[in-house]
Amino acid sequence: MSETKNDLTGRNEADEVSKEVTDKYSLRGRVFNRIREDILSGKYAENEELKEVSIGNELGVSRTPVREALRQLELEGLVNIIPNKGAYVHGISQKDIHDIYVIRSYLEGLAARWACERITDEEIEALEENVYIANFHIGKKHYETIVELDSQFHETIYKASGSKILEHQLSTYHHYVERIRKISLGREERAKKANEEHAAILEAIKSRNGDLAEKLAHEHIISTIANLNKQGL
Amino acid sequence: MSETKNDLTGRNEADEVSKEVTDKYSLRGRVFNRIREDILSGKYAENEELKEVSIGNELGVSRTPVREALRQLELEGLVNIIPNKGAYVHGISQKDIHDIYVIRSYLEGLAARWACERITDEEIEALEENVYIANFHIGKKHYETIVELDSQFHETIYKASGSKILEHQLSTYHHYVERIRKISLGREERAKKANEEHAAILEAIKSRNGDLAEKLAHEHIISTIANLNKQGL
DNA sequence: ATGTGCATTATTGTATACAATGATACTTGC
DNA sequence: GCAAGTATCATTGTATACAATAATGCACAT
Repeated sequence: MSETKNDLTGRNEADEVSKEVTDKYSLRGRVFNRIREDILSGKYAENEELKEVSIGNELGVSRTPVREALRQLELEGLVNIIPNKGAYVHGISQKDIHDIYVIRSYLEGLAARWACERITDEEIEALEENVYIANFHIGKKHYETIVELDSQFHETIYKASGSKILEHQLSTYHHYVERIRKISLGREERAKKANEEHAAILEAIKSRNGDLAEKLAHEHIISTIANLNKQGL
Repeated sequence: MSETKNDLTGRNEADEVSKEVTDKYSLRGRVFNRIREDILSGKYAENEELKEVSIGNELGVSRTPVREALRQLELEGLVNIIPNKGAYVHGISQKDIHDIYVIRSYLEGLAARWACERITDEEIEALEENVYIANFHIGKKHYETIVELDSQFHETIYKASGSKILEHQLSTYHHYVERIRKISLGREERAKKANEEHAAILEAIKSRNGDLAEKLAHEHIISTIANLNKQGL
């Protein structure tokens, strides 16, 4: 059956974004990323059974890396494993995405607050550069780059928060909604507004105003939610 | 070398609390819980290397379940895996615990807010019973039970929030700080105050006052942090 | 004495083999 | 015909075998 396979022996599309925990250059890591993307992108149907051998064949690897990947995905909540029975897709629903945004609105606020106390000069410069360059690409409608810069802006703040725990959690959520973010930032109007909000957050952080930074970062996500609703998501 | 082993063939101590994602009755699940407890309880030193065969021998299982468990722990952030090199303990520091409490203070607030909208009558009853019974056991100084009831109270609210995502996250954090919670609730004064706060949160939820419920739940955790500081943690 | 190169060992990465469990379908008795 | 029991198959769970990589230590040259 498994003919039109995409072999994972080389280093292919799974390489893109993902500044992830899981390494990309082991079979397991690549299988993990691959299945995750496939679940997040909706390639698998909800509750679809993920059989170890099938996926293994499809990806040209044995059961072992697939098993390990599935076990990890279980922990991420993207896969539901029933012992001795099988692994089932447990994708994220519209409601889940909405929940994630609301949760993020709080945690991004906290990250910005903490960043006020612990951010380094280099990180501030990185953020300034980010906002400046993003402004350029928004004018040019380079949407791929805009999304990437948006990611970097947020990730930098996560790091600047000085909390491994918070950084890890926000990164995970950020990646969960990546598909949505691409759509959201695909509108010039939203991209522009988002960047202005970034600039405001940055100013608050630079002036070490924790209350304001938290409020602005929180509202930045709320504003994103509003935009998504407007786009019917 | 591995003589004083504790075999995982039977169902032993790993059974206790953990309403976890990972199932408890597969070798992998038990190995996972076991290593996790050992890391959280500080049995392993920070950065200690976790060798698959050693752990396997110690627990009387082969490398396979150990590997899978380690991969999952990596995702939970308790283990740091360097490809082709090894798995290293990445326990949670005092600061991590503090961070978790602050993060929880926000998310518990959100959970309480959402619970106002979605809680069922059965869940309300469960909470009422919980507060009532806890009051009894606090009088009797049954600290084991008190901790268990505290867990149940919070878990019930997580469920009542109606958000799988939030529930999952809060459960994980809740478990992370279990050791600390045991210490905290070990003081009658704190146990009593905590239960009063639970009662207040419950009342707010019953009256469907989202703002108040969020505020109280938030302050409940802040109050816990204050107590921990008082205990020098 | 010290540093480089190679052989050896230890350890992880992957694949496969075997065991156990659950699903399916067929047979048999009524 | 139909239900219960059973045999067969599919699939997961665990163990082991083999491959690849990194660590270690020793020999040898300088």
